[in-house]
Amino acid sequence: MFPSKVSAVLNQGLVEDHMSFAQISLLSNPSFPPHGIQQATGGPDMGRGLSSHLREGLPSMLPGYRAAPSDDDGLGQFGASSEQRSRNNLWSWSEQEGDLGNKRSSAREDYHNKKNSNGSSNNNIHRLSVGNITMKKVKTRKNVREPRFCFKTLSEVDVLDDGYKWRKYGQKVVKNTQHPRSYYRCTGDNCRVKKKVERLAEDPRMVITTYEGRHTHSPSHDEDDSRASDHINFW
DNA sequence: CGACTTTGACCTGCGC
DNA sequence: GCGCAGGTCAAAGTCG
Repeated sequence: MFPSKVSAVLNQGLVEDHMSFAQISLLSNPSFPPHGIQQATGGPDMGRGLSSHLREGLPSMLPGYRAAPSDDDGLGQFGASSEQRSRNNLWSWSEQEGDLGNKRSSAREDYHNKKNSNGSSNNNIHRLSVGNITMKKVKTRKNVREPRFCFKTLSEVDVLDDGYKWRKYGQKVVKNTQHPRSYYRCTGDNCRVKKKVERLAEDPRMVITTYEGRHTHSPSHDEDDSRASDHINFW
C-alpha cells in the first residue's frame, strides 16, 4: 500500500538537458511496508495515491493526448524562464527535434530491426549485405522527438506507480553517480513509453524519474484516484 | 509456466 | 580512429 499520508510538493524548476522539472516530495508513512520496493516494481497497489496525481500532471501519459506544439525552434518552453514556465503550466514538455537520445534509440531500433527481421519493409532503412554480415544505412529519418519530462521525488522507493505497468529492461551505472540508473518500458501493447529512474547523487533520497513518449492506452488502474487525492497537496 | 528482474555484452554517438 | 558513456538487448535466474 502506498503511504496513507502523503504530502506531495510539486515545485517547478529547471532541469538539465532542456527537460522540465517538477519536484515531488513524498513524506512516507512509517507504516510503509518494507517490501514497498517490490510492490513498486510489480504490484498494482503501490503508489496509487501518487498515481492519480501523476496522471493529472502527466497529460501526455494518457492516450490521445497531444502535447502542445512548441512555439519556437524546438526548444519550446524550455527556452523560457522558469518563472514563465511556472506561470504557464505545471508540467512542461520537451518535444525537440533531433534529440540525441531519440537518435540513439532510433539507431538502436534500426539495429534491432536489422537483427530481428528477414527483410522488413522499413522504408527508412537501406540494408547492405556483405558476406553474412548485414549492414544497414539509415536514410534521412524524420527526427521526431518523443515528449520527455522528468521530476524529482523524495521517496523511499525507486519506482513510483503512475498507473501504468512497467517492465525493467536495463540498469546502468552512470558516471559520477553512486546509484545505478534503471530503465523501464511500458508493458502496454504497442506502447513505447520508457522511463528512467535514478537517485540523485547529492541526495540519495531523491529519485529522478524521466518519462519519454506517450502512452497509447489507459492506465492499468484508476479506481483509487479520488480517494488517494485527499492525501496529496500541491504547491 | 508466464511475467518479471538481473546483468554482461553489445551498439551508437560524441569528444578528443 | 579510438575510447568513453549512455542506452538497449537477451539469456539466465527468480518469483508468484
